[in-house]
Amino acid sequence: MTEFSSIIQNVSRFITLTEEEAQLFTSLLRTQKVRKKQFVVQPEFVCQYRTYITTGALRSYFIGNDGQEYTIALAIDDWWISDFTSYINQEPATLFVEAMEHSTLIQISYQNEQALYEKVPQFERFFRIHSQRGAAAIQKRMLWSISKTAEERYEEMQKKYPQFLQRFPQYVIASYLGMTTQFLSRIRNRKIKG
Amino acid sequence: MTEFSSIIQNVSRFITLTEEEAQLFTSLLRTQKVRKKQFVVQPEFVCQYRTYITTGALRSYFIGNDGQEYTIALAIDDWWISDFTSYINQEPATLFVEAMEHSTLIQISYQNEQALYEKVPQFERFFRIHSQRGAAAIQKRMLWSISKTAEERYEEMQKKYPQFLQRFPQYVIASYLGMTTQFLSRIRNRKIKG
DNA sequence: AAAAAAAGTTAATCTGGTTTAATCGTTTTT
DNA sequence: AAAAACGATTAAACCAGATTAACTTTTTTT
Repeated sequence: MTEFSSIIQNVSRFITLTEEEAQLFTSLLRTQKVRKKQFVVQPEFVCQYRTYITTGALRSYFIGNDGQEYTIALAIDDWWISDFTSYINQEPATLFVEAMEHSTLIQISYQNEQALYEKVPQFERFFRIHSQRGAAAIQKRMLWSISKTAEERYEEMQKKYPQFLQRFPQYVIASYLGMTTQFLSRIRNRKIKG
Repeated sequence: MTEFSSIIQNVSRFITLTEEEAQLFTSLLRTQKVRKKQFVVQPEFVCQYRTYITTGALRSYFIGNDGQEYTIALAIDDWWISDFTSYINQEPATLFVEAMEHSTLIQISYQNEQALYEKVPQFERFFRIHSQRGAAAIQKRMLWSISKTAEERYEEMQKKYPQFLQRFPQYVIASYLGMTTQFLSRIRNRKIKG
């Protein structure tokens, strides 16, 4: 039972590791504590790490030319988050990744990830499956962001991720759902009154 | 110079294959000709193949509860297309994948892909990188679909994928860009007149 | 080559969601 | 404990893009 037990469990959903492999893996990781409102990734800087959340809550968002915030992803305990585009291409980020709570993170650097592939090739599989699922999730999200009304999107979130509604402030939820805080507020009110 | 030379080249952007490995790979593929308007994937049926387009043009789309078509992806020569969610989870598809031109395809079945991973583990890497890039592309697309106006989206497409504008009919372009054909028509006209 | 079907255009009307703005909690900072 | 900053609510005015509908052009079928 170490600080890494939860990430090992997360990885073990898709691949099986020997004791030595697991040790090799964790030797390439670093843990990080971040305080609420701290940034893990910022535009212009290259995203150096894949980030796994041991405990806490983070979000990624970008700021459009209009100055508006667009929340891309929400993530809590046992989820991964990054600006993957920046990370995989090792190019400057376009997103912010911000802690919404004091959080404990586990990170792997791009360099160490490449080394990991050499030493424990199984991780090619892990990150393949991980990326495939990520791609599927983003696509599903895009699908409903274009085909559903604001109210339907909110209902879907209530049903599918009720924890998120409690853990993130409403302006973040609104921005994740692609609507203004004012409109979200109206929907919530409409629903209470019937 | 075989029917498979273009897919081998495509794969070789990310991994290096020996002659034997390449042969093993192609032995697990099948080629397929489809006529315009034919479906390669249909809702309710499990998507059996990853599809690479040797020559031709396809699109994937789904039909919302409102009966509207939402185009998810456009793909031409040397691109991959599928309902990846259905394929990777081997669950019923939600998308149509339809040929927009007579096309020549190369496909790998789910079974054969699993066998390929055993025999040529490098493909774990190929499909990892492939999925990562796919995820990044979908995310980029979602980003601009939520943060740009209809006119900006059209301009971006003109700049980035001018070939697509010539190869796909306008109702497909409009649906890909998330607007009605009427509105796309208005934009095009507005731009010609200045 | 005619008929039918599919794709594209134009314009008036309408609407889901934004903008603006004012008010009222509720945290955070000092 | 006061002040400041932040977050949430409410309501009126507004707008980007949808809807409806009538028409033209192009493609496909017979």
